[in-house]
Amino acid sequence: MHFQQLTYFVAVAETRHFTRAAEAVHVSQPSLSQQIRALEAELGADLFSRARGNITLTDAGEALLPLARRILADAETARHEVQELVSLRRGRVRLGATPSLCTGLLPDLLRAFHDRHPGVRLLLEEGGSHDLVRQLARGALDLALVVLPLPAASPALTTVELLREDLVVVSAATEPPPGRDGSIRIADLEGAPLVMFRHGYNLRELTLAACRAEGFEPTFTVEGGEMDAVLGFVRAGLGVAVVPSMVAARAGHDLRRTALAGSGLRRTIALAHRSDVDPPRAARELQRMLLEHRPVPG
Amino acid sequence: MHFQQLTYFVAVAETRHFTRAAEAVHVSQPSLSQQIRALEAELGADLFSRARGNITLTDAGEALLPLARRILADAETARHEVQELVSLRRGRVRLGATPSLCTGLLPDLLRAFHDRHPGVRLLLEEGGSHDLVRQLARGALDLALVVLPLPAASPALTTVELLREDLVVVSAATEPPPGRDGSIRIADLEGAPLVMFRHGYNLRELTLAACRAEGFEPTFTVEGGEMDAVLGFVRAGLGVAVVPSMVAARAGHDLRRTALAGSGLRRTIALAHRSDVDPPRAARELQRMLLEHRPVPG
DNA sequence: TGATCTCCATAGGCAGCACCTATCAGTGAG
DNA sequence: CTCACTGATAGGTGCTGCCTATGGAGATCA
Repeated sequence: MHFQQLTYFVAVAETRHFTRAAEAVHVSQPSLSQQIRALEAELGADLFSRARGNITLTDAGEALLPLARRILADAETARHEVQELVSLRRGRVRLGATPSLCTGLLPDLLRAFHDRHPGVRLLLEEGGSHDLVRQLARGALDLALVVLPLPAASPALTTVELLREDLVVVSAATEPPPGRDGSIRIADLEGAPLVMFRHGYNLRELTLAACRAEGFEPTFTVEGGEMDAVLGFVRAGLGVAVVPSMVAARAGHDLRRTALAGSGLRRTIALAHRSDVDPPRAARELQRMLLEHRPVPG
Repeated sequence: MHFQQLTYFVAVAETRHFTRAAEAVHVSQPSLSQQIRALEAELGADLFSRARGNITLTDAGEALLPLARRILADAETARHEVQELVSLRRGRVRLGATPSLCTGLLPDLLRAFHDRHPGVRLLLEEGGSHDLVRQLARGALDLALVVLPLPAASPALTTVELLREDLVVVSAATEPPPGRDGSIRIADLEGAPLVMFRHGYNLRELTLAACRAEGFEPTFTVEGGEMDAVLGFVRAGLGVAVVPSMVAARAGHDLRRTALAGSGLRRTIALAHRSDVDPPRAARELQRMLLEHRPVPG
């Protein structure tokens, strides 16, 4: 049984005429006759009674017709469905990102993506880099925005470096500015009241490591919050915090932003996906847009 | 898109393995790979991500899989349905017959047919020969048992003579026997009280024509009934009636049967169907059984 | 690290078949 | 009777699906 044969069969059933059916399906009449014969032979029953000028379906033909129509419709649907995925009129991207990236980088990007491909669903998984890497490996995510270096031994993940972001110190605008001359050194943080993120934040590890490299343990007034909470505590004058510059830029005028002097402190943000399978079409498109619109790199 | 390709696709989706899928569908692995490639090319999207030892469906593959399964299932159903019709495990016979044949010939035949092909529905249309011929021509009947000669100019009907049946006179067992020496002539019916069928019965025309050929008009005590009613009136002693011998034989012991002397009166029963289309398989089978089990012809 | 295995892709050859054009055969109308 | 119409048949051709043989890229293990 071939799709062609079913197409021809339906055409004859609808026109009740071999020659006109052949024209309708753009094939010569002998070819169509032959294929109908072949289908009849395979099924072991005549499908049409070929009365001169009065072609009618036999009972076997009557039984076949609705199924043939449905099969052809399903095939058409299949083509259409796949086409919609390919053309990004439909689809899904499962994107993971660390909390700081969710507030900093993503909103504009996802907005732009959604405007361009409104039919594609965006599923965002907010989590620590460790979790995200595991989810990627399990196939639960298509793409993740992570902070390098990756925590775990990455199981066959490909990472594309996206941008290097300076970390800055934020403090309440109502408090005297920390440091000197509008800039601050890591060493100046010794003894300073710090508002620190919860365990699991990559920023926490990064800041701690920097302080320890300078030979001191930082002092925390409050610790344990998420990004928004930390900024709130800083606004309230509880202390200063080390945050990505992109986050600081969005934090509003009641927060002062002080650059870290010298080599400063940076973090590298990368896009990760499994190496062994290509991400779906929609995820590749998101990746492409991310790389294209990437904020000033370096 | 070919059924083969969908079969291969489903096999790979189920085994997650090209080589094993190829074994499952009894084809060489390169052929299977090639067909999957062809399908992917036609649809314009990869269906599998071919990670070493970890074949998975892409989103396009996921979209296609349920449709592919349904298409294959429908194709299987189509084969099965047609096969059931062919093997007479299912089907339909639309059979027409005159009322006298419905009571005389059909019950045993239909019983035998149903016993042999219990899945075939029997649709019986009881009517006059004229109606039956029209229904046949319209395609509303597959087969009809009619009395020859056919009334209307038969529009391309094929008739197969089935049997010639004597007509006999039935009378109430409680009444004195008509005629002489256990037989009766048509002429003896002159002035005799006759119970006559309604208009449209072929038997009515036959009997009337026979009487007129003898030069008299028969006398009716009651007229207008169907077969059962006529026999009932005869039983009640209202008169005698001319009926087919087959009907008379089944009428019970309270009815006397008297043969018509001389050339007698006969009618020819035939099986009719359209000449331009073959009847459905089930109808042909019924026709075959009818000819095979036909009661003593002639 | 190199040998081996596994597994999918590629290459080349063959055969089947779907398609074509040309023609035949049966039917109905003028 | 002749012609037009319609479906079936015949013969030839090119596409393609199948095969076997082989390549090449991970895994696995000594």
